[in-house]
Order: sequence, then structure tokens, then C-alpha cells
Amino acid sequence: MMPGSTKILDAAQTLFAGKGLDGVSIREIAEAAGISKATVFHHFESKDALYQAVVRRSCEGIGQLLALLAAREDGDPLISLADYRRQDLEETLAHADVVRLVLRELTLGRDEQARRLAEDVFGEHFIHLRKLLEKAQSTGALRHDMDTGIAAASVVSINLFLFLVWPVLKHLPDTPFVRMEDAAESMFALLVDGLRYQAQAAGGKA
Amino acid sequence: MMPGSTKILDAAQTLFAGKGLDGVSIREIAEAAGISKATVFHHFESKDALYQAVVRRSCEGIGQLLALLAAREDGDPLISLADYRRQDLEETLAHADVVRLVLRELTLGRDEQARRLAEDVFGEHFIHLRKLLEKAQSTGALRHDMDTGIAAASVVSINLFLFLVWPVLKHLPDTPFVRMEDAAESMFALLVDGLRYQAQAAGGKA
DNA sequence: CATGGTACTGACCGACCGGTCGGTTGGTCA
DNA sequence: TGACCAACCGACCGGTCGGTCAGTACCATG
Repeated sequence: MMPGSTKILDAAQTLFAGKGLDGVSIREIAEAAGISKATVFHHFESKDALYQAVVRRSCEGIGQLLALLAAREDGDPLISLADYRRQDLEETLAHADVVRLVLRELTLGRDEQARRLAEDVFGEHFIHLRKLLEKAQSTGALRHDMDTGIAAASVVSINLFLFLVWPVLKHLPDTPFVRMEDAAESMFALLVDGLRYQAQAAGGKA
Repeated sequence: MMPGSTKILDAAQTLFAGKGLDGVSIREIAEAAGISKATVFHHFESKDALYQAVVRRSCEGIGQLLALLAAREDGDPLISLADYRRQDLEETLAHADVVRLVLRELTLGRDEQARRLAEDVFGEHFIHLRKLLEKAQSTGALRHDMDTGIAAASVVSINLFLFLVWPVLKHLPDTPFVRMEDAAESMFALLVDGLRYQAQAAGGKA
């Protein structure tokens, strides 16, 4: 259909993810895509428009992934939750450049961009997770005295945190962080225990 | 002593935090610092050297903060832990520009920079948290069958995640994320419950 | 054949980049 | 007084930036 602009988007995505908007020149992108600089402007009216297109396409990719993961809601919701988290990490690592790009976008603190991310992408992610958690609550697998939104955030925070801070973690002294998957599994297990917790010996919580 | 370069560092820190290394020109920094561009190069031999100096100073600031927080290790380790996390969020918000700068540095995935961050700053942070957690284990407040490194990571991930993703979270549909402090408190409470969890009704975990 | 639209390009532009240079202060010390 | 020096500046450098434009090649239509 329009493989021309796709090639540009691919090249731009990789470069933007690695060096940010201002760290990459149109010349670089054109060279990586095997075309001339002017051709980039033939397909995209400005550098910023190209960048926005890259971000948008990345988000769409994430959205599709989430829809795919959400498709199989059956069986034990706790197992579904664990599967979801595991697959999410897999996809995060497989599309590391996209994730990095979105994360850097977040560090800019641009509120409007964040709102669009929330509406377009993470909204569904979030809703799906909440439903999964509510289902687990209704079967009695998880406790009822907690906000599913808070719990959902806790789940997604694990992969995001590990992905972002991993380079630091793996250099820590006496570190338990050797394989990211293992670390994520351990943190998730800890969280699930918190989600199952019923006030026992010590004072109860509202 | 040397307020000249300090003024430059202050201006550069704010600008770099907001727009990244490549998004800021020396002219901008000079103007913000109220000096000429040439004077910037009188104090720093290159733009990159200035950027590194900003990052280094930011990290030192974080290190001092941590030393301060670590100073008061007394009483209930669980309360210390909660205080620690609360103060950490306060400081994170108070020095948002520094944190953003370091976070953006992390999105670049530069391994050497990350190693330095790990050695210079987060190493102590991490060790202190682990000690606190071990102490809590020894008093029986927290369970023993978990890695304190994993637990420490879970603690620091809360503030970091909320700080980074907050603009998205607060725009989510039917969101429980209204005040960041409250959300952090809730996530922390959930985590602590996981840390206290003793296998009960359902099957036990190794 | 002409016509028209799309993909694409090299040459070019003004603005701005990081960085340098010669020179001017104002303070310190002998 | 004069020598010295860090701090500072305006002017300038080569080079790169994002962006423009006239023109070419190609491939459909008629």
C-alpha cells in the first residue's frame, strides 16, 4: 500500500527510541531508510509530524497487543493475571524501542500527550486488568478490601519498573537481579500475596 | 566560593530536565543564567562536560538525601520503612527536575551511565533498604521466605512508578488516582501486606 | 501521443548549533 | 605602580539543522 512511509516510520522509530526527538536529524532518518531527506518531507509535513506519527503507531501497536492478551479470559483469574503480566513483559522486551520511546515521552511531563496515552492506550489496559481483579475478588481468590485500580497499577508497575531500572539493578552489590523474568516473577508473587492477604494475627486494616 | 558555575549548573539542570541534552542549547542556558555563551565555555570545557556535571551534582544531591533519611534508624522497622518511603516521595516531588533528568538518562539504556548510577547513588539506597527489611525480618514483623533485594525493589518502584506515570494515571477512566501521596500509601500498604503474608488457608509457597 | 498525479531527488536557504578567539574588566599581591 | 589572573564578553567560525523548491522518472489514464 504505502511502503514508502512505513520504511520511514520504521527507521524513525528505532532512532527516536534510542536518542530522542532532538537527538536525531532528518538526514539520519532518511539515510537509515535509504531515501533522500526531501522524500521524508514528501511523506511527513514536518519533523514533529513524523515524530507524532511514530508515537501514534507505537501506541496502536501496544493497543493491539493488549487486545490480544485480553482475548483469553478464562479459567482461574489469578492464573490469567500471572499470564497477563508474563506476556506483557515478553512484549515489552520484544518491543523495547517502542516502550523506551513512550517512557521518554512520559519523562517530559507533557500533560496533553499523557492524556492521549491514557485515553487511547492504557485506558483499555487498565480496565481489563481491573475486570480481571474484580473477577478474582468475586471468586474469593483475592481480598475485597482493596481498590482494584491501585492493585492494577501495582501489577503494571512491576514490568515497567524492572524494564526501566534494570541496567542499574543488575549492577547493584549482592544483587538478586540476574534474570529480569525471574525478578518480575518474584515481585509479582510478593504482590499477589499482598492481594490475598487477610488481616490475621496483628491488628486488622479497614 | 564559585557561584558562577553554580548559577550555570542550576540553569542547566532545570533546562536539561525539561528538554533533555539535545533539546537545550548553550545559548539558552547562558541566557537563563544571565551570562554570555562564551562564559559557559569558560567554566565547562564542552556541552557534554556540563551535562555530566549536572548529572553528577544531581546524584550527589540524592546521595545526601538518602544519608539523611538513613540517619534515623530506630524504633519499629516497619514504621521506619513507611517513613522512608513517604520521605522519598516528598523529596522526589520536591526535586522533580532532577528525578526526571535521571529517569530520562535511564531511558537511553546507556549501560555505563547506569553502572555509575548504581555504584554512586542507588547502591547505598538499596543497601539501606535491605538492612531495614532484614531488621524487620529479625523482629518477626516481616516474613523470612523472601529476598530482601526483591522487596527493596518493590518499595522503591512505587514512588518511581507513580511519579513517572502519574500524568497518565490521573486521566484514567474511573480513576482512584487523585492524590499521589494517597495512591503511594495504598500501593505501599498492599506491598507490606505481601511482605507480612504467611501462607494460610490456600497452598503454601516455598 | 499528451496529461496528470505520485514518488522521489539534488541543490539550496536562513537559522541556529557548539565552540573559539581576541580583548576587557576588576580584584589581588608585591 | 605594574604584573598577574579568573571571570566575562561580542564577534565570529565551520558545520548542521529543519525545511523548500524546481525538476526528473515513472506509471497510470485518455
